Amino acid sequence: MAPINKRVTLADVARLAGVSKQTVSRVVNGSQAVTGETRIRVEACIEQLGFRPSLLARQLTTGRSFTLGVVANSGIGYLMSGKAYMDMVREADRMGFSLLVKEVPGHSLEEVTASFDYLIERQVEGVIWAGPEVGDSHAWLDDYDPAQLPMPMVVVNAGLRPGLDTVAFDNLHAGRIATRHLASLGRKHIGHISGPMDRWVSRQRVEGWRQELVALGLEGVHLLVESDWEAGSGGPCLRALQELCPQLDAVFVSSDRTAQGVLFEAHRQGLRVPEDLAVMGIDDLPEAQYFIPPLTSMTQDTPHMAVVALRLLVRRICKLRGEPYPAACATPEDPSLLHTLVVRQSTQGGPF
Amino acid sequence: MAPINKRVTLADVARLAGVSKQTVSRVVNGSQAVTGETRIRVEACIEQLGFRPSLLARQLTTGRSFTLGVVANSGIGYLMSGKAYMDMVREADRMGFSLLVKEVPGHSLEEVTASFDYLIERQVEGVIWAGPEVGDSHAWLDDYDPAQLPMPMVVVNAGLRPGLDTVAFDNLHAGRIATRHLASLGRKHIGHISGPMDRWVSRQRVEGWRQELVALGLEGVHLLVESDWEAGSGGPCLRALQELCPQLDAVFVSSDRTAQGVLFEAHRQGLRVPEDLAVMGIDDLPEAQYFIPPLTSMTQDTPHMAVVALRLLVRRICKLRGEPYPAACATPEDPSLLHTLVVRQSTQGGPF
DNA sequence: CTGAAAGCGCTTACAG
DNA sequence: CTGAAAGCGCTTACAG
Repeated sequence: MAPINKRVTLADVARLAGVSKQTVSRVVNGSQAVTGETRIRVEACIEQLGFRPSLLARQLTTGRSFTLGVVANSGIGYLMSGKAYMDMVREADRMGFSLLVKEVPGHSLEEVTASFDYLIERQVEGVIWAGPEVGDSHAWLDDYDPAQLPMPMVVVNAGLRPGLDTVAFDNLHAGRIATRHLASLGRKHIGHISGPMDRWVSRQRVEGWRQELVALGLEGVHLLVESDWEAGSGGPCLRALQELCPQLDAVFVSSDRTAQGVLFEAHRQGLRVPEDLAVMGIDDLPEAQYFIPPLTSMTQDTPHMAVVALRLLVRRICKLRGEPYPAACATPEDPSLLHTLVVRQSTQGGPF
Repeated sequence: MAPINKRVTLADVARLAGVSKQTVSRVVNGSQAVTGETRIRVEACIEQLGFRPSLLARQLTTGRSFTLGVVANSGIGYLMSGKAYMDMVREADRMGFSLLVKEVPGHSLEEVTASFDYLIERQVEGVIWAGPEVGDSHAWLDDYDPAQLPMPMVVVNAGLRPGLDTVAFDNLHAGRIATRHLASLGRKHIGHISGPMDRWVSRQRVEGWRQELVALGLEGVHLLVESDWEAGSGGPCLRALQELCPQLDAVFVSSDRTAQGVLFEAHRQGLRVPEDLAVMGIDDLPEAQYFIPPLTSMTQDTPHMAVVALRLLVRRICKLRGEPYPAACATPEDPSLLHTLVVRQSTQGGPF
């Protein structure tokens, strides 16, 4: 490796090879318009000098940064799980882009604007808005004309807004499927432990649960308690539901972690799961099948969501520039993603 | 926001304000050498035009990128957990740096070199090598003279190498603490379910367990089984240990997830934990206190490790340039991090 | 305090 | 196939 502070430039290579800078440039960029002989000589000099082109310089001249901005909240980086993040990095790499992550501390217009300034200064070619929709966190979007943004943007896991590209799970659908499953087991008093109610995701799931109860002619739309999505709230939430309805025989929990807390509390109370109480979650964590008893859940492939958003963004960028799509995002994908039910002993019963 | 493809430049502002480009530059960079009057006029023009300086151009002239490279493996991005990653992004931001993540698919010298080329092309000012040490994944480091690298580098959670900055947990110490805890409860047959044995982290913990057994005069250094760190291997590993030693009365498990699988298997077998079998893990996941029974574990603050590594790297960069350290990394920190024991019912017993 | 000149390391037309 | 010129959007000395 070259010693510090001795960047080798195109000019150095050109001098050594006895050619002009743009000939070297052509070799580096694999242009056809170079004699085999010249190419070989230049390549030898590149090797000898350990030349590596400065992408900064290239980016300045071409006007492209090949960088994408990912904006995430400070709070919960659910999307930024190790796997989801590495999947995005890998996929972006395949399509020739780097990822730049920006954390936005809050949701005031000033903070949002500051984040955009940060990304614009760094010339990102597109933005993925990956912060969860909390309260009015996405309100600023309603006032923004997306066409006025200096670059394309894709919003992840938030409510749909006209004219805005959004990739999200159909959480209302998830709520309906979960509730239908519990009802299909003959349960009559199906409570719901929601996520934080200032979350779009949580409200959608609540709405799905409610709609399905109504559709099935079941009572119990008042059997709703709010969790913080952590395991610790499982116990208190279960007890709250039991107070609302002593005959409670099923709980649809909005996260596997909280469901684990519910199972813990049920065990403490000496309740049999699922005989006395059926429990199900959402997320299908890898550990869910080792809960006691193994947890019925719904898979939610957030890494896939992230990658779909990324591909959509690159499509938008290419379209804008009139360029062909990279192979990785050649075919359009459905921006509405579905959860899949995974039935285990916590609702279905049986040995394990 | 400015419409697409209409980047406003310094020159535009200068023209509108009727001053030279470097005056605008001075205003943007907060140089003192500008009359209040001029400054105000220029600022108005900046506002009016929506000017945002191009960091690319600035970086090219100043020779600085204010970007740090983070290299991670494709396999397990343990360091890249949502929280660890966001903590790094935030801390880097505070010190004025952006983070660029590069995934290295394998560990051949070619792949490592390609990753460095990638980072050098993008002019990162320093590198955090964050891939876990697996097999000979870090062997290339032994042949590298760190002084020859074009930028400073900090290695995370790997074995120490002379002349190389490394920030890591003292996993040997963790193994000793865990084993001592189980022995202190009077357990005589303390098995260990290790992580994958090609991992440096795993081998260190095994060594700590072994050393402590010897120090305490306990038998059982053969009671060793290897897991894949997932919950699924808990059952098979426990059964394997039981075959090796029917009197097995304690297991030190190298991850909470696998420990959950062990608890699951113990429950299946009708074993009482901890009366028949004491179980403890490492990681202290937030859910560990809701395992049945609540799991004794050891905290391991990986986000903190990541941040310590980041600060050390920035120190190295500043030192190299003869610049003062940012406040965030002004005081040196210990690169050797310790786990903390958290005792719960899975070893100590009692109600929950 | 302010400006004209040169340059950072590339690439893009345009000639030969 | 190859090269001389101009420029990307800034900043760094150097003059006034």
